[in-house]
Amino acid sequence: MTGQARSHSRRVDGSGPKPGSATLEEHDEHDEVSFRPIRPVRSYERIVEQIEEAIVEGRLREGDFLPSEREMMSQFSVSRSTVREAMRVLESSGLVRSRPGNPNGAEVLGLSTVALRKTVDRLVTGRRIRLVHLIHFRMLMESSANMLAARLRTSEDLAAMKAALEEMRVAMPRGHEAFCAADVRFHGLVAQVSGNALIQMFSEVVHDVVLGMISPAIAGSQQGASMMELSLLHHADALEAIRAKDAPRAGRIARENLFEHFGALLPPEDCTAVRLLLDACAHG
Amino acid sequence: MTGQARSHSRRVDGSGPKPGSATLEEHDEHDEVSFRPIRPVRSYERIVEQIEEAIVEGRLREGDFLPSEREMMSQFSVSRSTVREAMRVLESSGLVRSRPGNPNGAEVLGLSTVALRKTVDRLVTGRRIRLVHLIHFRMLMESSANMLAARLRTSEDLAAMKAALEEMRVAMPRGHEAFCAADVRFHGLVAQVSGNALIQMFSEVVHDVVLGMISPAIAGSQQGASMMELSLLHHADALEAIRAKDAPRAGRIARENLFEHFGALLPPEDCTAVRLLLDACAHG
DNA sequence: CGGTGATGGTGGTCCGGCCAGTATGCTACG
DNA sequence: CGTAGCATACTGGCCGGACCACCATCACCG
Repeated sequence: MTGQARSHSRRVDGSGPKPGSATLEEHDEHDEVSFRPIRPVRSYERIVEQIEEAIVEGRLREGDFLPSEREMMSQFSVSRSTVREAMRVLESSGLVRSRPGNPNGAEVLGLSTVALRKTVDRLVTGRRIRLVHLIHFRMLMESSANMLAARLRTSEDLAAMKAALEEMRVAMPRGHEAFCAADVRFHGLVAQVSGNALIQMFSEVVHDVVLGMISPAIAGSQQGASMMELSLLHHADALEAIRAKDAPRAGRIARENLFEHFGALLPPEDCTAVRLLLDACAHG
Repeated sequence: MTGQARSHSRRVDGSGPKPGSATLEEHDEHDEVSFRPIRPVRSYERIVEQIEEAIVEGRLREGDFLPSEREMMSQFSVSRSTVREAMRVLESSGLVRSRPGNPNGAEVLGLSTVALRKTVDRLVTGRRIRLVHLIHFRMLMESSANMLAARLRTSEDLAAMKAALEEMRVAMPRGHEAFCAADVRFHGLVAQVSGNALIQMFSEVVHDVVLGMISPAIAGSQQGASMMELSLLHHADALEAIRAKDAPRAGRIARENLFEHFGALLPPEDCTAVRLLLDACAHG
């Protein structure tokens, strides 16, 4: 029966020309039918598809457990190797985590951004993205998030953001790392209030990557304390703008604060480039 | 450095006091040493790390070929299953592609955005991101890209962009799909001229996702032709602003064009939300 | 009653094997 | 002499079985 399944899956991709999107063009027999290259369908991929679909559609939720590999191998009627390859893919996407010895099977983690994070990390270590680019991007994300938050915030949101700011304050004496963690939470909250999950996601990832980039430079330096003080003031400013529902100001504060915070870490030419961007935004 | 970054983000939730940045706190021996949870290192992961590092650092370039699985299994001194699991992970990140029967081994594809694309796709099909969010994001990306391109473009860049626009024109009679492909290329070029790889990447991915979302709605409708005409005019506008090095105008045009293009596809309340954003940008 | 060991199941890894596919070179035919 | 066709020697995809370290559970024992 495995043989059947295999030969079947081979035939799937042998499909003919696609008449679907041909409404605009004549079907002249002299015209090329524009075949597209076929990619063999591997059976582990179909397993990935099924499980991924179940997670995305919510049939499998965070905290649920997948069947054990040995049971899946009978449910999917494939070998364990194939199941395992599917698990590796799912795990590398952050959808699932499997621990050895766990009698429950692999745990479902839900949608995550670890793959996204890895992609950006690779680009950074590959020198294709420099700090300016990340800062510029954060300016776009956070100023937008702030503007949206200023428009959309409820009083509960405001209370939560105040609490997050307070957390940053109390985290300050616990060191730079704890402070950064609270900082990430604060921005995450603002992004969440903004209502745009895309901005929230990208913002968080890039924020994280930036911290990973500069933390070695910051760790040893003594400027940590004053920087945290300054950062706290900036965040309070932004929060005040959001409270007052002053969207333009909230956006501008986000950009200026980022510039003040990271300007010193940028090479001079990058610094001026970012400044140009700031001006451009002001006149956009 | 990925390792650094990862362990950094681990510590965030581990929450204990960090001796690393402990210039502010005493190192009391009664203090907890804040052990971190152990994650077993699986051998396939170390293979992934090695190959990934080689690709990121450029020792393996696009078009190169990895050794065959049977040879890797002796080089890494692991079994073939382990090698294969590593290959599955690398393949799901888009770093590598392996075809059955290829005597050269797996092909190196270089850094790619397929993982990113998949992540966003999942969020879209999981209803966590709606069309507004994508459009909003595209406004941010493309207006920024246009502004930067307007400042940084060389005359060669300008010529290339003109050529890309011309390609869109000639692709128009070949149907909506071909036109969209040329459209993506045009925007990709602008993003490339902007010099920010992060914007380029995210912009391209989201553009792609948007096309995937609306193409079923567009395919059948007959408004394709007029929309393409309009789109062509808009792109010509943007290009003219970039030619004139008028950054603010280039940015504004990008936002307005997106609004005009997709406004009709948005639910009314989302439409007004985006309009608010447009105004906010104008006064930011 | 609380610790403790056996136990059954789990994931991680290995092995050896079969199959379908492909690139290459050789052969046989035109 | 050139080319079409075939054999070959690889490749990756998949299988089934096996071993191990690990973990949760629970019956057993002090």
